[in-house]
Amino acid sequence: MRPMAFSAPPTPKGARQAQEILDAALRCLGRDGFSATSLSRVADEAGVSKRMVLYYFDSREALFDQLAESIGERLITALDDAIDGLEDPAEAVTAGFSEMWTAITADRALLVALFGVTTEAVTDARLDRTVSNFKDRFRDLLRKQLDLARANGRRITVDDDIAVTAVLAGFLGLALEWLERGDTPELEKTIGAFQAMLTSLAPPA
Amino acid sequence: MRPMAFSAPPTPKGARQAQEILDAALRCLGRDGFSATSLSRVADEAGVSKRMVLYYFDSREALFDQLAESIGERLITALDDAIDGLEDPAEAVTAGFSEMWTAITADRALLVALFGVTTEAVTDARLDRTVSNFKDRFRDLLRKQLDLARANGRRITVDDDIAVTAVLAGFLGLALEWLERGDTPELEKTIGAFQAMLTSLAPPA
Amino acid sequence: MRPMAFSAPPTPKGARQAQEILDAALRCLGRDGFSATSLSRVADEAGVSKRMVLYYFDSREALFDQLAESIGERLITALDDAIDGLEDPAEAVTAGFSEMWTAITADRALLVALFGVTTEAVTDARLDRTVSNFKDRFRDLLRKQLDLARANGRRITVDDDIAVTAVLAGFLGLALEWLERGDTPELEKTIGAFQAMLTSLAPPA
Amino acid sequence: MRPMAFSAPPTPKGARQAQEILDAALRCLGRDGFSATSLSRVADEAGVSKRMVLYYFDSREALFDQLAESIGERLITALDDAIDGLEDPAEAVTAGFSEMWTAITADRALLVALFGVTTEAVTDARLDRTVSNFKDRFRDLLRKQLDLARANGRRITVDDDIAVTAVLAGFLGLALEWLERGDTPELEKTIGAFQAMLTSLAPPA
DNA sequence: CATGAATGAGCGTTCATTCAT
DNA sequence: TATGAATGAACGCTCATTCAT
Repeated sequence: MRPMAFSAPPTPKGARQAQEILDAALRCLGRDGFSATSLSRVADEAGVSKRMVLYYFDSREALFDQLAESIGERLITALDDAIDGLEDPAEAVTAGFSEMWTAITADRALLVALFGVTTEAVTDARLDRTVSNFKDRFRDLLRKQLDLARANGRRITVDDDIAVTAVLAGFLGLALEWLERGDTPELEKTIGAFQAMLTSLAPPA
Repeated sequence: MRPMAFSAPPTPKGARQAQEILDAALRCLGRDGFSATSLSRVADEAGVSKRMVLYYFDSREALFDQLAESIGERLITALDDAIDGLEDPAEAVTAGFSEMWTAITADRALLVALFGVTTEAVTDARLDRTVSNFKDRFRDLLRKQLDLARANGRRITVDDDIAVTAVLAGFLGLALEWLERGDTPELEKTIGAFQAMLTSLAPPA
Repeated sequence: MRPMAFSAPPTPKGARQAQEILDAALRCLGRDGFSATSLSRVADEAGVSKRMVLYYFDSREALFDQLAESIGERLITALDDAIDGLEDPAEAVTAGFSEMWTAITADRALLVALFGVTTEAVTDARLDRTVSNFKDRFRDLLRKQLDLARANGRRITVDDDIAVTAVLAGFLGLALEWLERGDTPELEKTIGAFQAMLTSLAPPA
Repeated sequence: MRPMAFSAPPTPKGARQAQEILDAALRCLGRDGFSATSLSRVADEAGVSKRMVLYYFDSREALFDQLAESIGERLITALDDAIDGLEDPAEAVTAGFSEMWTAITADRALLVALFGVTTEAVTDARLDRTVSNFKDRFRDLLRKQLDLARANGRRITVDDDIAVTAVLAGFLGLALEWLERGDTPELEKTIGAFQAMLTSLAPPA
C-alpha cells in the first residue's frame, strides 16, 4: 500500500511529485539548514500538502535518507562526468581534482544538505548507512582514478588507502571551509597546493 | 532580569547548575546527535526541570551557542596544553600535529557536538559567529606554531595561509572520518602521511 | 455503475462477499464498539481489502445502515419466530415477553451494534430512517400480539399505544441494563416483575 | 506538568477555559452526535486552539469522560433539586417521577451526550466506569426516595432492587424514545401510566 | 531565584474517501 | 468487477517558548 518511496515510483504522477518533494527538500536544506527544514516547509516549497510528503516518504527521517541518496547519486554522477570528460587520461590526477572540486561546489545547497545529513548520520544508523554508501562509492571512484593513472604510466608513490583517505578527508575539510567562508584567496591557494601535492604523488613514469 | 546565562552566573549555586546543564547537553549531543537533543532530554540528563534549562540559557539556540563556546574553549585549551607540553620546541611541527590529534579525539562527544554545531552554523548566524571565533583561534594557534617553528630555525616552504588552511581542513576532514569509521588502519596511516607531509614543509634550516 | 450494495448483489460471489463483510462488521461492532469499528478493521476481520468494503458499501455510513437493516431484520425475525413458536396462543402475553427477551439477548454483538447505531441515529438522518423503520416493525409486532391476545379472550386494560410504547421502552431500558451489567439477579427479578405487570394488564376475560 | 484536567483547575483562567471547552463539547455532542464531534470542532466551538483541548483534557476519550462526569453531576444535581423541591414529602413517589422527567428532558443536548457516552461505554472501560458511577448515584437517589416514601407512611409493595432497576430502565427507555420521537402523545400517555404504576406500588398506609 | 501554566509549531499515525485504471 | 494510488481530516504526542507569579 506504500508507494515504495522514490525507488519504485508507482505512477508517472507520483514519481513526478515525489521528485518535486525531494527537490524542494534540497532547496530548503540548502537555504534553512537541517533542523529548520520541517515537513511543512518542504511541503509548502513543493506546493503539496504536508500529508503528501509523508505519503511518499514515510517520515522526515526517511525523506532525508532518500535525499541523501539522491544527493550522493548526483554528486557521484557529477564527479564521474567530470572525470570522464577529461580528454587526456594522463591528466586524470592533475585535472581530476580540479574538475571534481568544481562539480562539488557547483550547487551549494547540495553541499549544505550533504553535510547536514552527514553530521546527523553520526548518531543515526539509517542515515549512516546511506552516507557510508556514498563515501564508499566516492572511494571506489578515487581508486579507479588511481588505477587509471597507473594505466597511463604514472607511478603512485603512496599507498592507495592513504591516497584515498587523504583525498576524501581533504575534500570534506576544504568543502567545509568553502561552505563557511566561501571562495577566499586562502582557500583557492590551498586547493592549488593540495592539487600540486597530489600531482607530485603521481609523477609520470 | 535575565541571569546573563553562563557568562555571569549570579550565584555559586546557579553557576554550578548552569555548568551541569552544559555538561549534560554535551553528553546528549555526543550520544543522541544534534536534532535529537531536546531541552527535555538535556534537563533529564542534568536532573533539573526543563524550565530551568531555559532559565539559565534563554533558548535552545543560546544553550548550544554557549556549549559551542565551551567546547571551543576546551579544545583550544587542550591544543594549547598539547603544544606547550612539547619539551623540544623544535618538534613543534612534527610532534605538534600528533598531540593535537590526540587532544581532539580524546572526547568523542566533544567532536560530535562540535560538528553538529558547525553544520548548524552554516545556516545560523549566531552559531556561525561562535564557530568562526573558535576556528579563528585555531588558526591563530597554528600561525603561532609556524612562527615558533621559524624561531627554532625551521624554514616554512609554503605560504602561511596555505599551511593554516590546509591543516585546519585536514583536521576537520580527518576528524569527520574518525567520527564515522573510528580508528581504522587507513586513517592511522593517513594521519602519519599527513604529519610527514607537514614536516617536509618545515624542514630544519 | 454502483453495485447497489447489498440489496441487489450482482453476482453470487459478490453477494457472498458482501454478506461476509456485513458479518465481520457486526463482529467488530460487538467487540470494539461503534467508533472503534473502522473500515480497515472490518476489512481485516472479513479478510478483504479495505477498498472492497467501500466497493460493496459506498461509505462507512452506508455499511452501518445496511448493517442496521440486517440487524433489524434478524431481530424481528427472531422475535416473530419466538412468538410463532408459542403453542398456546393464550400465552402470547405471558410467554411472549420472555421469548422475546431471550431472542434479543441471544447475540450480544447484535445488541451492542443496535444501540451503537441507535445512538448515532439520533443525529444521523439516514440511520434514523433505518432504525425508525425497525422500531415501527417492532411496534407492529407488539400490536399484533395485543390483537392476538384479544382474539384469545384477553381483555387489554390499557390503551394500545401505551402498551406498545411501554413495552418498547421497557425492552430498550432493560436491554441497556443487560448490556452494562449482564445477567444480574436484580435484572432477572425486574424482568419477572415487568412480565407479571404485562400479564396483569391483559387478564383472561 | 499536566493540569489535572477539570478536577483540579490550576488557575482561574485555566478553570474557566476548561469549563468552556466542556460546554462546547456538550453543545457539539448534542448537535452533531458522538462520532461527528471532533477535537477541532469542539475547539472551534469553544473558541480555543485544538491544542488547548488536548492540554486540558489529555485525549478525546478523556474529554468525553470528563464530560460524562460533568453531565452526570448535572443530572444528579437536577434530580436532587427536583426532589428536594417537593413540598409534601408524601408526594415523593407521585410527583417525584414527573419532576425527574422534567429535569432530564430539560436539556436535549445533555441527554444526547449521555446516550452517546453510554453507548460508547459498552466497549470502553474508562467511560464505563464513569457511566456506571453515574448510574450508581442514580440508583442511590432512587433508593433514598423509597426510604423517604416509607418514612412518610407509604408501603412499598415491591422489592427495592426491582423498583430501582425498573425505574432506571424505564427512564432510559423512555428517554431514548423521547430523543427519537420527541413529545408524542403516546409517550406522554405512557409516562402517565408509568407514573401511575409507580404510585400503585407505593400506596399510602 | 525559581517555577508552573499556557500555547504555537511540528511530526507521524489512522481513517474515510475519491481518482484513475 | 476489482484495485492501487492519492488525499484531506482528525488525533495525539513532543518540542520550544512565553506568560505570570
